[in-house]
Amino acid sequence: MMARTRRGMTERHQKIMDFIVERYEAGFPPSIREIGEAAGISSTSVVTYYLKQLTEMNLIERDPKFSRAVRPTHVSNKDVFRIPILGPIAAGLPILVPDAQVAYIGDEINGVDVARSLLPEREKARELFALQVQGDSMIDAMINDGDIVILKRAVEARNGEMVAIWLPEKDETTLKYFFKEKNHYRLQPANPTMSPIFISKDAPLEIKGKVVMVIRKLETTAA
Amino acid sequence: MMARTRRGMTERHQKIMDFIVERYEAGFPPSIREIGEAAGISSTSVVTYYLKQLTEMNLIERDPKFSRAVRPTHVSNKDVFRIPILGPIAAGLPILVPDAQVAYIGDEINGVDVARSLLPEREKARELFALQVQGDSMIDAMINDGDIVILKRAVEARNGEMVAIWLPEKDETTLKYFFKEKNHYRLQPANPTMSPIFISKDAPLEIKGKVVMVIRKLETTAA
DNA sequence: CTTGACACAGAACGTATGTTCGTGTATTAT
DNA sequence: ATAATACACGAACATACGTTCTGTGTCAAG
Repeated sequence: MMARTRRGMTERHQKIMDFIVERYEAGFPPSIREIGEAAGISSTSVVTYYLKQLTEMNLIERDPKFSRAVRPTHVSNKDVFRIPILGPIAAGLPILVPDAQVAYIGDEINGVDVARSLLPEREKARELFALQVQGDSMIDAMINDGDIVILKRAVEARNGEMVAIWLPEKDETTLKYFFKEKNHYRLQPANPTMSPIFISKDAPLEIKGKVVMVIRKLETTAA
Repeated sequence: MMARTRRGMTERHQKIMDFIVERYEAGFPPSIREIGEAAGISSTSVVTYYLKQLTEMNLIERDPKFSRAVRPTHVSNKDVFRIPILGPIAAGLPILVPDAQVAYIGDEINGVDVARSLLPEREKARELFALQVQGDSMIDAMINDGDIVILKRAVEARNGEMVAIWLPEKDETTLKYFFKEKNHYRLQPANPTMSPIFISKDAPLEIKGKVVMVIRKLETTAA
């Protein structure tokens, strides 16, 4: 029956959290009994027990004045993903990639909101991060100074995907379409007027992520 | 006490709708009694009475299985703007600009959802439209085949803004940074390695809109 | 004047909902 | 061994909630 190791998230905590998030994002927060049913708990008191813990862990908020008044603290507004901007990206800089499991409770310092409908499938929020392009070094990827690049954590890629690559031999970060060919990797610039570069399969090459989206915001003075 | 003119919205309908929208967007739909209190109605049966009408008017949806299960039908998801994609944009094509007041109720045939936080200020949804880039003719604007360009209706621009311009003499649509200088307009490509073009102030030049945002979606195969 | 649709109030009823309390059982610490 | 702790169940209870039924006043049509 697995005791809780000490202040950790058990499977039940997780199940309850997931259900609350799902229902909250759907617009209708659940009742105690609905949570119990979803998590396979027969007694409402056990749900209350877990809800109290989740509240203390600061993962949910409740309002005792209303029924069904429970919501995840991290406010992942239903239709929008807030993707954290982890730092700059430039040819001369290595890429900051988050560790496997960054706490998703983490206070979002800086982020972009992206409509979920724009994201492929049901991406895990955990897998996505954003970098802001610094300088003109990405112009061969048709990416401008100030653009925001949204990436998905990945260490390998399939042919035709645009990836962020760190080339240790050149001390260089680059964004290119990736193709694995007979004896080499072909890294193709997005700009069709530019030529690909070829990297030997023996040479070091670190894929840091797949490019999912590029967002460019232009300034317009108030009309 | 003002009779209902016949299938219209009275002040009470409006108050109730507003309250439901407010609460739904806040994440906690209201109970019958809460609606009553907000609308100054003393009897729950009267609230039910109005809720039934609003349901028939197709303004709200209810689920009798759950309490507080009421939501506005029109789902004006507060965090997201749906911007209609009106058609393609390419160097050889004129731009389709919507007339001053296109009905925003219009069934959204095709559109992009954009988080409101990404848009400058509180843009009027009416003023924005999107075009999808066709072909490689916009590469000097660092814009790719398939990119989505979000524009704001405009017929003039200030220096430094990126605008969509129709050049009648060349039969050409172009996206350039706009600068009005002594004797000419300077149209500067976004790509810093490319040279500006100059247009005489006497030559015809139609500004069709200001570029507000560019969105590039990349395909990634399922992990 | 009567009729009926409309807008509203109040009460009653059954179920939903959240809280609390008593109990039991492993596991861990002393 | 004993006590404390974490986890779980079920019952009981007061209140919240949605539905339904009865009644009242207004207004326009007949």
